[in-house]
Amino acid sequence: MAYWLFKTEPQVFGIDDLAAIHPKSEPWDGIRNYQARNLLRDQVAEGDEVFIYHSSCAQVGIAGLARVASAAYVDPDQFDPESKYYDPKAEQDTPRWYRVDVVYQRTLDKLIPLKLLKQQEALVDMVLLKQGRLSVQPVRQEEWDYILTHLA
DNA sequence: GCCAACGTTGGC
DNA sequence: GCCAACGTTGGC
Repeated sequence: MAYWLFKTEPQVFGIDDLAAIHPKSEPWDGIRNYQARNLLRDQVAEGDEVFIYHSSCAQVGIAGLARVASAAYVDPDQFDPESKYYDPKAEQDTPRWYRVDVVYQRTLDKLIPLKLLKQQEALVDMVLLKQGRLSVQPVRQEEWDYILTHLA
């Protein structure tokens, strides 16, 4: 079992939206970055645990927990000219983009701010702090445990 | 294959 | 809204 951090803009779809549809799962769509795509397609597995991270908003940080509810599958939006995620270069037999489904697990009592994460000596190697722009990123077991034990 | 131009992400 | 980081595109 592995741990991940998924970014989302809460004004578009945040932890509250995920909670509202629980116990239904939500397709985590719109991943259009190759590094994130490769992680999704090749490494994210059903049952993995996920930090839901709110970005581009007033309160930036880890807002809650979710669980991966499906292995990666082809994101149909890439073939839909009406979709904002349409990719004219994607072919049916050689899809470019994938997505997984996630299901709500819980909302943290208090969002863990990015600022607080940055202050932790134990977290200096977190992908989030080293490579800010990746929208699907691995979290090491010890980072996961540290965050939930000391910061949540 | 290099690299400049350009576009996007995302914190502030 | 600004700007740094960085991914992608396209000319050569």
